[in-house]
Amino acid sequence: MAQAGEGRRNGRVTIREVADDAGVSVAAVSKVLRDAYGVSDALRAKVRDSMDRLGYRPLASARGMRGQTYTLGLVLPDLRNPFFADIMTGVNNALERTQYQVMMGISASTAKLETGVVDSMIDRQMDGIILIGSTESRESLNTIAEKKPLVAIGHHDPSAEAFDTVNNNDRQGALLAVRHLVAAGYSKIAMLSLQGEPSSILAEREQGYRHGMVEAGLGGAINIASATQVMRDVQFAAKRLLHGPRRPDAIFCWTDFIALEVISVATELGLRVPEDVGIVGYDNTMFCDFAQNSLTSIDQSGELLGLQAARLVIERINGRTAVEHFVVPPRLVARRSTSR
Amino acid sequence: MAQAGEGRRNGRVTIREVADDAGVSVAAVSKVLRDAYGVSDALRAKVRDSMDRLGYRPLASARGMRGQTYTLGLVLPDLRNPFFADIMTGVNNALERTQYQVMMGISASTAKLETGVVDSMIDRQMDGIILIGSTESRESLNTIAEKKPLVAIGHHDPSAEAFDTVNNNDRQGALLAVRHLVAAGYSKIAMLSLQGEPSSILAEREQGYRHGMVEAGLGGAINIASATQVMRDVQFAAKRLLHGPRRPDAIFCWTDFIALEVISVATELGLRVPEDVGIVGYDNTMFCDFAQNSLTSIDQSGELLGLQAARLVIERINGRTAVEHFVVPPRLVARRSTSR
DNA sequence: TGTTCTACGTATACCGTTCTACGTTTTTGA
DNA sequence: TCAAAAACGTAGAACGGTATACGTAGAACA
Repeated sequence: MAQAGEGRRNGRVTIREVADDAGVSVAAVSKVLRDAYGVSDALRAKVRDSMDRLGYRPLASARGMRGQTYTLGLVLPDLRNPFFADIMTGVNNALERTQYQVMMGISASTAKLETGVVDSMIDRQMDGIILIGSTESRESLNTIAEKKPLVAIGHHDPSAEAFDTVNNNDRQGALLAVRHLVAAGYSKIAMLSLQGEPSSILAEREQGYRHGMVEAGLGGAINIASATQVMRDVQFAAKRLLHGPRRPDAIFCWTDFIALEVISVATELGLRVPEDVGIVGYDNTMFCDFAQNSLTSIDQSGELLGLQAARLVIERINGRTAVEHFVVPPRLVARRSTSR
Repeated sequence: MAQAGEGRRNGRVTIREVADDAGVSVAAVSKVLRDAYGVSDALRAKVRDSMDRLGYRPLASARGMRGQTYTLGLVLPDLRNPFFADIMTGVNNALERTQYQVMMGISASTAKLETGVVDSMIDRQMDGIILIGSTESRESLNTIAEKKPLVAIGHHDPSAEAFDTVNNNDRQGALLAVRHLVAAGYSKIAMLSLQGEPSSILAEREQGYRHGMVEAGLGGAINIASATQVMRDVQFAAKRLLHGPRRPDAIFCWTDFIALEVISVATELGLRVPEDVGIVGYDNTMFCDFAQNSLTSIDQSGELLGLQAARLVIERINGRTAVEHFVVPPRLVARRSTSR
C-alpha cells in the first residue's frame, strides 16, 4: 500500500539541511522559525537566507508532535449559504499577516457529523477551532474547549466560560424586521423559522419576533412556522403558509435562501411581492441585490464576525483564558420585497 | 507562547496505553490500525476492544511522520458557487466508508493564492489533493503531482500524464446551449465568458460556442464578452452587452451566478426574459429552480464529478500510476428563461 | 579585577506513530 | 517425524520538528 508515496517525500528539505547550510545548530533554526528568544539579527538573517535558498518549508506534522501546527479549523454547516463565504473572508483577512492557515470542514448541520468533523480536526492537531452555527450542547462545546481553543460563531451562550462566542444580536435583528414590516403597513406577519435541533439563535430570533409583534399590538397574529434547510421542505412549509386560512401578508424568513424560496412559491401561486406578501430574509447575502429578488434582509456583517472570531481564537492560542463574547448589532437593508 | 496548550494535550490516549491495556505490543496495535498483515482475529478483537474502551484516536501528525495522514485536501475556487457544494457531496459520499477525511481550502481563483493553499496542504501531509477549477499551468500541476497524488476537476488536459482529470464535456455543453437557443428561435446569441487567467475550460466552452454558431449559420453573430466573477464587473459587462449597438437576443453565460446577474441587469433595463433576451447558465445549481429565475442551465453532474475524483485520488494513493481522464456528458435543463 | 548578568548558541530528549528486521510458535508437506 | 514455510508477535530505529537544560562569551557592575 502507498508505494506511490515512496518517492514523493524526497526532495523535502529538512531543518537539519537548513542548519548545515547556514552553519548553525538545528535548535537555532527552530528558534528562527518560531520567533523565539535568543537569536541575533545576524543569525536570523543567515538562517532566513538559507531557508529561502533551499526552499525550506516546515512540516506541519512534525511541528504538531511537540508544538503548534499553525493551522486553524473552521467548521461550517453547509457550503450553499454564501453568508459563510463572508465569514471566511473575514477570517482570511485576519490571518493574512500571520503564519496561520485555515482548513475547513462541513458539519451539514447535524450534531453527529459536526462531532465527527471536530474530532477529526482535533486529531489533526488544529491549534484552534472556529465553529459556525453549532448545534451542539454547551457540555459538548466545553469538552471540545478542554482540548483546543474554541470560538463559536452563531451560538448564543453569554454565560459560557470555556469558549468565546461571536454573534450578531439576533433578537434585535428579528425586532428590526418586524418593526420594518409594521412600518410598511403589514400586520399579519408570520415567521418562517428553522426546524431541527433547537439552537440558541433560534430562541433569540423567535423572542425578537414575538417581542416585535406584541409591541405593535399584533400579539394575536403571532404565527411561527418552520422548515429544515432542505429545498422540498421549505417549499412545502411556504405553500402551507400561503395557502392556509390565516394567510400572512408578510413573512420573516430564517435565511435569505429560505426567503428566495418563499418568493418563488409566492410567485408560483400568483401572489405579488411585495403587494400581496412582504418578505424579509436574514444575512443580506449577495443574492438579495438581484433585481428579480430585491430582497429586504438583515445584515449581520459576516466579514466582521469572521475577523473577530479569528482574532479571538488566536488570542486564546496565545494564552488568554478569560472569556469574551462579541456581539455585533444587525442592520436592516430595505429593498423592494417590503416596499408596499 | 501557547501556554494554553499545555494542559490540553492531556487526556489523549496513545497507542502505548492501548497496547498496555490489551496486553500486546505497540507494533501489534499499529498493525490493527493499518489493517496490516500478521494479526490474528483474536488479537484484533482484543485490541479493537481496548481502543473502544479507552476512546483511542490516532494522532494524524504522528501518523504523518512515517505514513499516511488519511486526509485529502480539496481546493475550491470560492465558497459562493453552490456548484462546489455538489462536488463536495460527491466526494463525501465516496469517502463515507473509508477512514479518509477531507479538508478544504479556497484558492479565490488566483494562481498565487492557489499555490499557497496547495503548498500548505502539502506541508500538512495530505495524502492526496483534489483541485477544482485550477488556473495553474501544466508544469505547476506536474510539480504538485510529483509530491502528492493529484486529481484536477474542471481542468482539461487529456495528455497530462502525472495527474488525473475529471470533467464534463465543456465543448459539448456549450454546443447544447447554442443549439437549444437556436431551436427556440434566438439568433443573435452572445457568450458572456470568464475573464482572467486563461483556462482550458474556457477554451473548450468558447470552441463549443463558436462551433454551434457556425453550425447554425450564425458565424457572423459570434460575440464573446467576458467578466471576472466580481459582481460589479459582471454587471458592467452585462450592461455593455445589453446596451450596445449589436444587442444580442440571447446570452450564454459562464455560470448560473453570472446568468442570474444578467437576468437582474436585463430586468432593470426593462428587458423581458425570455421574450427580449434568452439566458442560459451553467452548472444547473439549485437557484435555477426558483420561479423568479427559472433559468435554463447546463448540468454537469457535480456530485458525480466529486465522486469520481475521490475514487481516482484514492486509487493513486494505493499505487496506481497509469493516468485516467474521466469525462461526463453534460445535459441541458430547459426552463422559462429560454422559452420564447 | 573578579563577579554577576545577559545574550546567544548548542546538544539532545521527546512527541506518537509506522515499519523493518527479527524472533517464536504453529501449520504444512514429504 | 523432521524440516520448511507460514503465521503471529516484538523490539526498536526512524520521521522532522520543538523545547529544555546547559555552556560560553562579552558586558556591566562593584
